[in-house]
Amino acid sequence: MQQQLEEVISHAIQQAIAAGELDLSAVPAVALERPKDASHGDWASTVSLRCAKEAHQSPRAIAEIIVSHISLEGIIESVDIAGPGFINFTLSPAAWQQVIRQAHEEGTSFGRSCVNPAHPEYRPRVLLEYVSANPTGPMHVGHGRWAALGSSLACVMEHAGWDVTQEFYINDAGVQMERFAQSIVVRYLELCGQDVEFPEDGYGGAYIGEIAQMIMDEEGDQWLVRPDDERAAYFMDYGYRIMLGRMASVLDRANTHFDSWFSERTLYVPDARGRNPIEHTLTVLACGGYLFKNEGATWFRTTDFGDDKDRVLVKSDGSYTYFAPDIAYHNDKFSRGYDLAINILGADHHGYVTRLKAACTALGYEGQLEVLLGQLVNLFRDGEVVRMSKRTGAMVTFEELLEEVGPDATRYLMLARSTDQAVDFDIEAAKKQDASNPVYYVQYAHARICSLIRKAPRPLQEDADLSLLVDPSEIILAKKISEFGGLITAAARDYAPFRLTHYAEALASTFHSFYTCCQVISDDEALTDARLYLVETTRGVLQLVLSLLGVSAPERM
RNA sequence: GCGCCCGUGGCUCAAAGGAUAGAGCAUCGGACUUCUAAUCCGACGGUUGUGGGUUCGAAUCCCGCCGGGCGCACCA
Repeated sequence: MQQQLEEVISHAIQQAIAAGELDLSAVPAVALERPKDASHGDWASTVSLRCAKEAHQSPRAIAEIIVSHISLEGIIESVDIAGPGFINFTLSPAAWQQVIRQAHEEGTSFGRSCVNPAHPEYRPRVLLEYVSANPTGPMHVGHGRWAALGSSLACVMEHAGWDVTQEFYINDAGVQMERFAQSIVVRYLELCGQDVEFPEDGYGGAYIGEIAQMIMDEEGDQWLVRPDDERAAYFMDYGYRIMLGRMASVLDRANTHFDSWFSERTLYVPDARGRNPIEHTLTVLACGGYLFKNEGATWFRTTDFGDDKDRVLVKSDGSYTYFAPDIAYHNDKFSRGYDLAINILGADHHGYVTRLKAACTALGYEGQLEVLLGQLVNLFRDGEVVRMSKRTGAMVTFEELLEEVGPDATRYLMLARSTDQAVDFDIEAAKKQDASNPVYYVQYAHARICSLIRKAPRPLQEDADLSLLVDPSEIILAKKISEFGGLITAAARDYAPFRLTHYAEALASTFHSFYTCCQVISDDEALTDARLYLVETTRGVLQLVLSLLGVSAPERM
């Protein structure tokens, strides 16, 4: 619909230029937008305001020239010039009927688009990496936000024409894994009745003790007398499997599903020539002249790329910093042929972004890494701050939050805010199943429609006469449905799935209004068919939006 | 000190540089003998933190302040 309008306008401008009425060297962008105020029509163009200077005429005069070349036909009902020079278009009822029919017929494909209109067949590949929580501890609620955001963004981008891969990077290679293993060992030894001191930098959470208990239950105290290194290796692997499995199941419950899990360990595995990917990546950087030695350490000159200081890759003791394998990991991502890599990180990692982008640029992938920084999640319970402390063990894990609040409300509330905005998540407020909780408002609209459809006197008539839908509340509902395509494009372009929550609420609201104004099932058979068609279409769009958000669409509430 | 993010009705948030800054919650007043009242309709509520600048036009872009969050490792 937008496209049709754009063509009409640019065609009119073209004619005006050809007729010598407009002094422009080229046809400018038509700058279509949807006016906030309904009295300004359905679409508005600001093109005459934008090109006034170049054309040396007043915006209103330009608008009048353009409008004189527009013929009223098809979906355009009327054109007006308003204010300083806006060109306002009002679409005909036929246009809205067309939208309703299209939305219904396209079903879950409604609103699909392509990334580049010039090449509609090409689906650029994007690797979306998110969560990537350490396997040494449970996920916190912040990870929950990235899980919701990442999986929803994946759906949205997929819908907007991207070929999306969702990946979880497992930090399973650093010294934290040894600390993790040692922590389990100590808890195990305690279970064996040994008096051992818990390591200062160990993991104090109760889950460590649980893992130790599981080993004890399965294998008894046989590990008491085994060699330290053998025991540590076994416990590390055992705990790792438990944590990873738990993580996957929690994410699954949160409706977050990864296509691949990338293990940091694989970056340490040598190839046929005895060199591992990290060494290989370091060589690439060295060949580019980006590395230097200082005081026994190998540095990456990230200041060449705007960083405020250079960064160590290989410490003076020969071990890698976290950064080194991470660069190798990103090199691996791009070597897999992705056009774009997106990382979702917490705002507490923003200092890391410059150097990571520097690395990608140095590796020859300038501009192909996009980092989404999400502000953090503050937990509350009845207005009281819940502190998240790993040390005291008093923190609320993502798993506990899901358990208490439920996946739908948790996901929805995590998604309902721009990533630039910190989320204040009140557990008690999230549990309320009333009007103050937007997720239920939207779901209720869906359930209400399902109830209507159950009560329908006969099945949906594909050829229902939609021209009977003339009530203002019906038109408003159709218009809201027509906004869906633009919403998807914008949400994908701005990496902003939170817009879907606003849309879902607006769509639910227009439906509820319509429901109050119009009796759907009545003695008028033709009108009933038309309204059921509208209602079923609305249901489909609601379900689609909710599925993109990863939230369920219940049939009864 | 430096860097990133945020300051919008009492509260939580919207608003590709566009027209009279919009929703929800809360408060107040209305609407169920009819398809789900987890709903609807209405009212109240604003100098967009502040001072400049850019232009036809600024909550939005630029600069300076004020206030809040986060980060500035040979940690991961």
